[in-house]
Amino acid sequence: MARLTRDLIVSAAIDVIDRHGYEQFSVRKLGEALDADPTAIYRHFRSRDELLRAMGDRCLAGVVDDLPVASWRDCVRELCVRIRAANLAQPALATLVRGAPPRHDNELQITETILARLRDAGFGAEAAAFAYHALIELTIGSAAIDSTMASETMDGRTRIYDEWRAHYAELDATIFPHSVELAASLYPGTADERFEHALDRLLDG
Amino acid sequence: MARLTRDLIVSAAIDVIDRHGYEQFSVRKLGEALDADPTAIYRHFRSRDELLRAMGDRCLAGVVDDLPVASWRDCVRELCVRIRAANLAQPALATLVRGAPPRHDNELQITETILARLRDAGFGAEAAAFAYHALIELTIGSAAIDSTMASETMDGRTRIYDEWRAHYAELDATIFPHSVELAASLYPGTADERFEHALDRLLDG
DNA sequence: GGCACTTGTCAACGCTGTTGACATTTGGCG
DNA sequence: CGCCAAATGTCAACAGCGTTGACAAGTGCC
Repeated sequence: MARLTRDLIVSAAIDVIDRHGYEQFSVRKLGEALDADPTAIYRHFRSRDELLRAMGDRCLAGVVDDLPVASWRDCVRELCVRIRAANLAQPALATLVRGAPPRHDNELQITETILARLRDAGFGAEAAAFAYHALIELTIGSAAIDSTMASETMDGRTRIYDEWRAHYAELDATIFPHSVELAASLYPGTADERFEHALDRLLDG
Repeated sequence: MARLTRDLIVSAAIDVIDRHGYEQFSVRKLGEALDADPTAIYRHFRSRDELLRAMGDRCLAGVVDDLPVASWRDCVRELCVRIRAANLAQPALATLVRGAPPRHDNELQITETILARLRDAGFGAEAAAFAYHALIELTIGSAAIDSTMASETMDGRTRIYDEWRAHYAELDATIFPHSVELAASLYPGTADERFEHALDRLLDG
């Protein structure tokens, strides 16, 4: 028999999420996508949670490959952008991986790469450690905030952003004068651009 | 009638989470805690999601009170520190709040306050919007990362950090040279200090 | 062939969020 | 007061969920 394997299931599961969104994901839908009985999945994963963790691991693969050999700043910047992208690809799964006790290989490689570039750039031990934590926190934070929008299409995002700006613009100007005034300026550009802007300011500091 | 109000429901719901954990929370359990029919909640909240968001906003109550009237930088800094502390106090609910843009009372006041201080400091419309997003992303990100540790005691945290440092120190030095070298420097000080350091560097930028 | 083992299938359990119909209480108004 | 409308509470029910246990079908090995 052996039609199903862990890798096959993980691929199909990520495919389901990509197509129908994370909230729509369920073991039953996954079974349908695999054209197999939903409970067959439990022959390969102890629980839905274990499957989700495996999906999270899959998403982190390849983040440190082929980084530009340019300046330390460009390299670290690119790495942070990729980490955020990987987190955004599967937001709920990324949080699961982050909380897991055993630190995974990909995570270790990311840490090593960032530290190496910072040290090469002349950062001292303390300074490199602080900079590393600051970069990771901003990166993960940006991903966490933007994760809700990640499942939307491009048109859907701009539409939602427009709704938010409209909502801000319609607030009581006597209570929220600055929010009303700056409503049109909020959520400027894409979320990616906002993150990279923040990242640049942090790298400035 | 009117036994139930939004505030009453939110309080009871947070109480349920505090006592039994976030995963155990359900509309039916909440109804039981309120000694009322679970579906009565739907007379006050359109959906479970709306209730959860209201619970998240409740946790942010009072963060803008009595802010120092010092420089814009100190004021914004203090506000970010408080937001992070509020998020860490209820790690489960923090996940819900960070997903959506601020549309609730407390969230709106936070946004307004930050924008006001930035504008007073001479930031242009675009610059203020970008700075606002950068600050929030770092703050929420730090809270997201540290939330797993928030439930630990002070001793427990230092012990876990020590374990992590030991784990890094025992890595293969040929593969992770910088991680091994900087193992003792990682996770410097408390999580609060790390966040405030990052915040200062971002404010520098 | 026969046996052990893995894997797929099916029905079922208890749980979930949510809805619509119905009953009850409340508040305003003559 | 009585009356009506709105708001709120109650109940049964729906569709869906993750998961389990019993059973069937296929696979590899002696």
